[in-house]
Amino acid sequence: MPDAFIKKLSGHGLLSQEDVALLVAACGRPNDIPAGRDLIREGDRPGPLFVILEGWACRYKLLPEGTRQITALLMPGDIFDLHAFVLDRMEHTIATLTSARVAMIPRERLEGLIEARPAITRAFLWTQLVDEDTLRAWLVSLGRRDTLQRVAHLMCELYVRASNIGLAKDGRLDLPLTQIVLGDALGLTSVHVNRVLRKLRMSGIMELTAGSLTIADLDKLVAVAGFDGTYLHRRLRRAA
Amino acid sequence: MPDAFIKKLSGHGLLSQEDVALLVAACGRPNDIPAGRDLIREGDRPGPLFVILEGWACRYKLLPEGTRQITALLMPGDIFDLHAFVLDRMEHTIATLTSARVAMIPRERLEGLIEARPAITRAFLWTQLVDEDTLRAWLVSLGRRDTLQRVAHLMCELYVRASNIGLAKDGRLDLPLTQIVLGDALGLTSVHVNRVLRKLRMSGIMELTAGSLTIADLDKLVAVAGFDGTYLHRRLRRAA
DNA sequence: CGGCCCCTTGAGCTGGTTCAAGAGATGTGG
DNA sequence: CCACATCTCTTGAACCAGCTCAAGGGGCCG
Repeated sequence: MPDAFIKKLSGHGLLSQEDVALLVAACGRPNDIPAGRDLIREGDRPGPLFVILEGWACRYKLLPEGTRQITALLMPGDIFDLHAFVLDRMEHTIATLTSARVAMIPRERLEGLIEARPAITRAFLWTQLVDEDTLRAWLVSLGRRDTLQRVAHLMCELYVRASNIGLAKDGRLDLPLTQIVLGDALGLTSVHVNRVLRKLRMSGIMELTAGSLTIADLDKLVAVAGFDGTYLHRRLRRAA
Repeated sequence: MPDAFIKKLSGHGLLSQEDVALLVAACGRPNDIPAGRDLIREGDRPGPLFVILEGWACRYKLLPEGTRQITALLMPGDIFDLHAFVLDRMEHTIATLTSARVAMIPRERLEGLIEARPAITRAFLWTQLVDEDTLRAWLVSLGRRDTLQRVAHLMCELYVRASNIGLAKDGRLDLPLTQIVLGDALGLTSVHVNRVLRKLRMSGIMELTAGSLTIADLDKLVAVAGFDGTYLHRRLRRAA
């Protein structure tokens, strides 16, 4: 059932089938959550570990001026929040962007697994480090890429990540994110996101309409973005 | 000798004196390294763990256009790179910004420690998570703060971090970073960094000259920055 | 049917960049 | 010990990428 989760976990080859089975078993019954719901709030004491099984979520921080910055987009298979283990307070909020199905692994259960299964510890460290590399790639985008490169780069990233869990192929991907959300992730206004998307559409590179991304020319998109996906530490799979 | 390192490690109260002693013992003889030297290069296979004992370094990524984005500023006591454990390739370069003294913990040695000492594993995970929160704070700055807030925010962060390892007090801190480096960290041009610093100086909030930061009015600086240092997971200590 | 989002586009503005030039500072070699 | 090269800091002037403000249209839900 939690297909993407398993794909994600086993994709890096760090876990045995047994480990994966243990993890899946540790998840309680999944919760169905509507769009726009906060799962964890800034200032909360860390709780269980969450796994997204379906749908999209994001990690964000609200500023006093009322603007917001999204610091991560989470898709099926993504895990949060390991912080639970060590830190005292959450520094950010996590919310669903679409309706989503989310599983939780209770903290005690997880600690048990980690103690008993070094491979699982290692796999968590791995995802943690990959997430961090992703975060750094975003920082580079916001700091040094213009908005065309920036949008293109994010689309490349999302396409690769979705491909890895079997949610994208042949240049197509369901991407139910509003331009407002994209703007908050990219440090732009939604107005400008709209203009950039138009430019990409006009030049026949890709099109994002009605919650669906269609990449007409992946090579060109990669070139525009200056995308080098090694930070995701996964090959881009050929269409399965 | 590696004073800041010990302060950093024991500061969060996760390690016993014994653990700290083990870690210090694991460091080989420190290396003295001149300014502007790469310690780890993008694409390298991960090697030992580094600890900065003196001086400043940074993590950065070079773009094809020749611009660079610094993704972390490293000061004494800071550790890198845990990536060694799990990832195959380094995604970025680490270089000294000033002459620096750096210790290394060989990989095998570290693995041994981690196996034998759960508290050490936990402490490393802690630093890892704090670094990640810091990275997110930077992302928020680049995405949603104007340049005045951005510069002020970074100064607040550096001041708190330096205070925690005993390198700053009474609003003073040695900060031997060029405006070019600051620009690369903040996603700005050095020209604009210069103008922002002038504005902060003119308004009597802080002054950065000749490698030395003097904060005249910390409250005002914090207010301008919208700084909330909880992401560093340390109280700001009163001057010791 | 009405209200609420979101998308889309236009027009004008502005924060930060680019380009340029001079002034210290520091280091190096003759 | 001076001459020269290199690097950073500083400031001015012009430009432009992305923002703000505004308005209209479409889709979806109650």
